[in-house]
Amino acid sequence: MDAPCAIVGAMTVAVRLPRRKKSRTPEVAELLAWYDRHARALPWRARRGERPDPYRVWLSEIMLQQTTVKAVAPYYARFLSRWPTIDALAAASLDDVLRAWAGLGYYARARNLHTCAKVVVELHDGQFPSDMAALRALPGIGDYTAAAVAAIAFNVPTVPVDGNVERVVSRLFAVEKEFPAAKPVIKQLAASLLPSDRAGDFAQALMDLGATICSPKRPACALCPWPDACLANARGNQEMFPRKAPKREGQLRCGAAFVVFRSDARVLLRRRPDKGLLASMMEVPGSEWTHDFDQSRAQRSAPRLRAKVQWQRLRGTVRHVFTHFPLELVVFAAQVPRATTAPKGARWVKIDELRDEALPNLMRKVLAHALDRR
DNA sequence: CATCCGTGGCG
DNA sequence: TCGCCAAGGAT
Repeated sequence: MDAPCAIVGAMTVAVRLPRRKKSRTPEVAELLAWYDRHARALPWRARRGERPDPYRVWLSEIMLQQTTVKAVAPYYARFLSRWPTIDALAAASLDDVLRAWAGLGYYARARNLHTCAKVVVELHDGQFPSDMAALRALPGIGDYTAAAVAAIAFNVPTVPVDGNVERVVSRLFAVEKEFPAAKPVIKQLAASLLPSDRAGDFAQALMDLGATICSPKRPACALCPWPDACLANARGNQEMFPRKAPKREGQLRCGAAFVVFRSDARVLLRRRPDKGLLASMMEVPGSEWTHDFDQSRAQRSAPRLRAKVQWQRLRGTVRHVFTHFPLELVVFAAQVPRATTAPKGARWVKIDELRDEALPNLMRKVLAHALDRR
């Protein structure tokens, strides 16, 4: 079989055409073998041979939606410690859950999490269903999470397609179609890889591959278990995938925030509406956030207080970036006497106890800004 | 299908 | 500094 090239000797090396890596069908066994060696040890993962706890799988999946492993880890530990079972979580108050979630973002997840726990307890006797359709019907569970829980917790043969899997698959098959139009194609391609067993390991292997090797930038293809199967790798244009249309950035919005200090070391807080941005979370009083905010009229939106209030405009601003727009707030501060009562819908909170409140990070920035300049 | 919904880290 | 984007879901 060897080519007869004894005559030329060293010349052969120089003359021989560069060996072209032939793209071939990805072998799932190679990925699973890689996973057996390199699986990340994550707090919510069952140890080898142990049955995964559907509650833990679900809790971690909700937290991990659009959120990094590092950010989730401490929250997951606190939640699991405080509410070790779905019954415990279902019995908690929504406000306790929101306070425990504060800082993690996407607060609708926390409310859906709480609702979902109660539904599972009431409708499913406290046991997560393994059926995809039943999972999909639960609040906060979409296509991805339903498939992830089914596969990881129950080994149901399905492939959850998240951002990692989309990236891996789009490179593997060099999917030229742009997002989000490419999503159905990628789902189909991902499903075509599904092995006949180890659905949970396969799902997590794909995600680990995407998270640690097949990264968005500078993927470590030399360490990939599928180097030859990957079309993008063969072409050397890995970073061209997945192809995404450029998204336009949101327009700057501005507004004012009002921090009222009462002389007994408390500040005035109120709860936001239960829908929309930062829903149900706490905030300091403030103006609307608009594109044409007029700073000279900012104090019109200050909270109405019995006491005569001298507002002081604090120097500097608080900047924050939401998913779809950047925000810049000017901050006003005032001191009021101990006897001052809170306006309707607001309450006084001890400065020392602010950390226990359901305050999104934006509001923590505002409070820190005011406390620094007190 | 498009938009809304947080936050932190990283190149 | 800044844009990108991370285990998406709801509307």
